[in-house]
Amino acid sequence: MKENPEGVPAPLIWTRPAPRRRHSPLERDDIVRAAIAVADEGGPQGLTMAAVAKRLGPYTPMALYRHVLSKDGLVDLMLDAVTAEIPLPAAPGADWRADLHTVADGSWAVVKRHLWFAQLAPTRPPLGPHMMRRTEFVLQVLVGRGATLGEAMTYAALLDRHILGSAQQEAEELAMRRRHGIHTPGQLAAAVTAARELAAEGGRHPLLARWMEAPSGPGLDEQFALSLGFLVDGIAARLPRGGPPA
Amino acid sequence: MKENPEGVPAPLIWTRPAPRRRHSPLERDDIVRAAIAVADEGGPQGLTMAAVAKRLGPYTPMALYRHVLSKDGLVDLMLDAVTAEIPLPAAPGADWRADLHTVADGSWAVVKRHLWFAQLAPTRPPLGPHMMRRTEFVLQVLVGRGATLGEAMTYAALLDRHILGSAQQEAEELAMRRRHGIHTPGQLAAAVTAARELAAEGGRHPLLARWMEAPSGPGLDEQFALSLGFLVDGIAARLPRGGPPA
DNA sequence: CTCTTGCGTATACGTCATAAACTCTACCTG
DNA sequence: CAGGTAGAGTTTATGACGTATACGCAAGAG
Repeated sequence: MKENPEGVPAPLIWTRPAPRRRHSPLERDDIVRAAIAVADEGGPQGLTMAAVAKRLGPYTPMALYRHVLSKDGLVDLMLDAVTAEIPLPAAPGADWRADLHTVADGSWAVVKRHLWFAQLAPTRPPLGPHMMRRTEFVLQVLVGRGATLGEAMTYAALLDRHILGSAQQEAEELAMRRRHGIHTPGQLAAAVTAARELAAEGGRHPLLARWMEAPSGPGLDEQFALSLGFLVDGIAARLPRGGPPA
Repeated sequence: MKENPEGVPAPLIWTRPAPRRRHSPLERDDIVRAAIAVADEGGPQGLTMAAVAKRLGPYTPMALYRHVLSKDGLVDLMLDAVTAEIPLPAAPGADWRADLHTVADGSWAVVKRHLWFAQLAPTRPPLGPHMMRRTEFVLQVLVGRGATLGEAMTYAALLDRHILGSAQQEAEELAMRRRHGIHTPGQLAAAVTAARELAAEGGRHPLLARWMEAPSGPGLDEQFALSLGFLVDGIAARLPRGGPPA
């Protein structure tokens, strides 16, 4: 990610013509797949040009640049490839709530498989073809029920914030575990204990301390469904009654 | 941020005893203030030990380590310092919705002043004293209305996701502007046009293309208030009627 | 059979965080 | 007051990491 105090804007990979390729053993798709695997295992921290190259076999990091333009370009391709995994109906159906839930739940499932997504997505413009297709679908659903385009975009953004926010929370928990080394369960306990003591310190934060002592409440999946429901209910209340205007 | 494949967990600055200091011209608070100013101007990208040191005057980057332990430690201190800016009632009042709105709106206002907050917060554990105090307040409000501790924590997390998610969206827009150089408004227009053309390409995404052509809908502040309302309404529906159990 | 064209490599540079060793000085102790 | 000591800030060095550049090579086109 080049800083850009006064220069040329860093080119987006989407504005590049698709590379004219001969048979090459290395293909853009292979690279993106490998990069996704690397990030799945090592998180955004582990996502390194060198790591991706190594995973692909006997390649140097520089070989990747021929195919993905830059690391940001690679990330853009990864984000779009993951978005492509989200199942999407061909067209909006009769039940708009079901359509929204399909997209949201599908996104949530996919994003949970690739937790780095939530951490990288907010750093890049959402201009990949699959990302745009997904947004377009949500817009179709909402505009089809009578929302204005501006409202539909608002609701789409609000749902995405919720999805990515939830994933980020899960990602942070995983990162914390990784930070302390998954390898020594004793150290994880020690870290948790330290945090607990911080919270308990001085008797401030009694509720927080009690919760850290014995975390309770629904799991993240349930939390996700719960607030998704809140949001969809809220949207429903603003949609014109009885479907789209004639 | 050290990778930690098998070693000692990176120590948190909160577990460190407060440094016993003599008069030194350089104080932890000065450093944190300077770092916040640097990040306000340059975003997370611009937040560099060297940049902070330079802003402080005739100091070398290494001088900071004496006071803030590591860059992660500095970030933790920055996050907590910004959290301290959020106005918080001393105790929950009679109107729990108003209390939640106070915290949420106050957080939103503060976070908008420091957009990097939304990008850095999800990468660090929320264990600073002011962060914990803020969470404790929200828990008090909700438990005071009859929520279980687990429910209260769920709702608190859900509200925070919304706040940080909204801020991240605004941060991304700013970052995009920065990427293309604020300095040349022509280039911003060019970038927007490029994105527009991507969306319009091939007649897929007609709605998205139309929106990018002429963005409409409420501003982010209104969007924030809107979905905050959705969420608080949802919470209200789950709270036991008529206040806390006797 | 050359000539172009694109692929992978080798090398090098700039930016960053940060470890290690050093210096200086203010204060404390005997 | 001599001498030690514990910070404070500096210097220097190291190791990731992204990526610019220049090169050699092979495969298809004429």
